[in-house]
Amino acid sequence: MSPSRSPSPAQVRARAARLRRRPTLGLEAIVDVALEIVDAEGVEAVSMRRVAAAFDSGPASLYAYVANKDALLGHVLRRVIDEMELPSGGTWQERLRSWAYESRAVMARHGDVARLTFGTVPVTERVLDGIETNLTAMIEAGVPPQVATWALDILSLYVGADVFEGWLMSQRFDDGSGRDAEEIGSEYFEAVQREFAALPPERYPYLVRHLPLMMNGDSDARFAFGIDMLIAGFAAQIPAPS
Amino acid sequence: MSPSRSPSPAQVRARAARLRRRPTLGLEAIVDVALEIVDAEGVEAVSMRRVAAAFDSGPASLYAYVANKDALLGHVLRRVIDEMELPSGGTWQERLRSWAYESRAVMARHGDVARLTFGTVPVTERVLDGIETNLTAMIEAGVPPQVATWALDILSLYVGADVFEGWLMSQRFDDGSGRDAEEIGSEYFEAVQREFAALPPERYPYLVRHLPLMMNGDSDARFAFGIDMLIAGFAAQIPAPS
DNA sequence: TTCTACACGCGAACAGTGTTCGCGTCAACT
DNA sequence: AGTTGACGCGAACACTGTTCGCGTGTAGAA
Repeated sequence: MSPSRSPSPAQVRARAARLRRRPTLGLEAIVDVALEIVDAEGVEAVSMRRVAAAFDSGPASLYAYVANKDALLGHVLRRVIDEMELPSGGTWQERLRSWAYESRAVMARHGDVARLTFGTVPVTERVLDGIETNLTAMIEAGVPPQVATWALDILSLYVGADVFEGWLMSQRFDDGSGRDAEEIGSEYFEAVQREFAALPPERYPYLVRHLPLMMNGDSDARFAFGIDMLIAGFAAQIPAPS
Repeated sequence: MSPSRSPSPAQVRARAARLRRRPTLGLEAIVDVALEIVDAEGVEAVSMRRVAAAFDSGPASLYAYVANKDALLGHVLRRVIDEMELPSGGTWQERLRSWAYESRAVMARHGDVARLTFGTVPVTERVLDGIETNLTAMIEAGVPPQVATWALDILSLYVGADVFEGWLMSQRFDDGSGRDAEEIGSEYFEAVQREFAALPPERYPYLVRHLPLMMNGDSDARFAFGIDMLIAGFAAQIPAPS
């Protein structure tokens, strides 16, 4: 065979070099790269080309390990979920609460992975264990099973939505320039505040009066409050002991 | 001016015909088309080319009326929001509840518009009125203002997340073939049920025992339950009269 | 009636996207 | 030494959002 016509000698050399450098393309390595991109720029920034580029390769290479982009993102979500530590001990309320906090903290570390939790959550062992612990704690404390299962559903939904919304907010305060996100944030809040303050107070008395409360940016407190509301609601469903 | 070189006579005729047919491209007409696509296939199916095609035109034409795709989708969301009817009268609980139900019903009519409510909600008059009515009812009933504002935030988040998730679920049951969505749905549930039933009961006793409850597909009941939990939680925040 | 402005419409192009096909190459086994 | 098979991936297809700048049709001025 002649010294290669289509692939130039330079290409051949580059190929050999790359094969030595990278630890041979594989599912875990691919997910690593995708997760790095999600952490830094979010789910929408992940593209097959970009992930493949980390291996000095083209997008086609990935399809040997991953069915399609959705499947890749599914693996990313699985990876993140398996970072969560499960609660144990304590009352069912404490267990539910720390489970919610832990989920939120872990997801918040990884950009907008939370967006992927809508619709389907991969059923890993960790997920099953999480469900089982919480179900156990609740049912043994007298929470009706139907309430307990709904409770887990609703809490997950709320946690995911909160983290996702938080990420979207934070994005809005970064896109501007190189300035501090905090600074841009408060500037934005002031602008909105002015706009709302210009509303006719006779038509929107409560809204105008309690404006500062609405602009209160403490998202941690709001999240905690929401969780407490739900847990209180669940607790009220325990039938009185006869 | 020779008889047109680049544009062929056919093109010229087509152009004239189209100008007569469509009521001259405009923001409202564009939003109409986009909303139709969202209703039928979802937000992701909206593309500038496809919207423009409804006017027998190219994507560039839209940018005279809309800054970009996000802005277009923002207008779509505004349109949907302004379909909602506001509650009045009744206790604050009733008002909150019917507001949540109405929001859910309206958004559920329009594919996955709910997805657009994350991050930013357009501040229309209707939105302001909705906030004001609910704030009024709650605060006058003794709910602390901070609780009242958070309550509205959290309820909106929950409603949006629920509708969005519901749409994603429904999508999963349509994509298969031409069969009834209901049928595919129950088939899917049975498959999942079998998978879960195969779990070791000694490790997942509660999960396995209460499986039917988890698979319970009645999403309306679950939504109602969630709303009730939150409202009950809010109510518990009313300080005892001294 | 003729000419001139000007707003509006949009064709073409750019740089990206997910996914598939099928060719090449290399490693290990016979 | 020869063959086989797995793996990698270049190139192409059909799409995407967005911008530039060139017509064109209409309305007003002369």
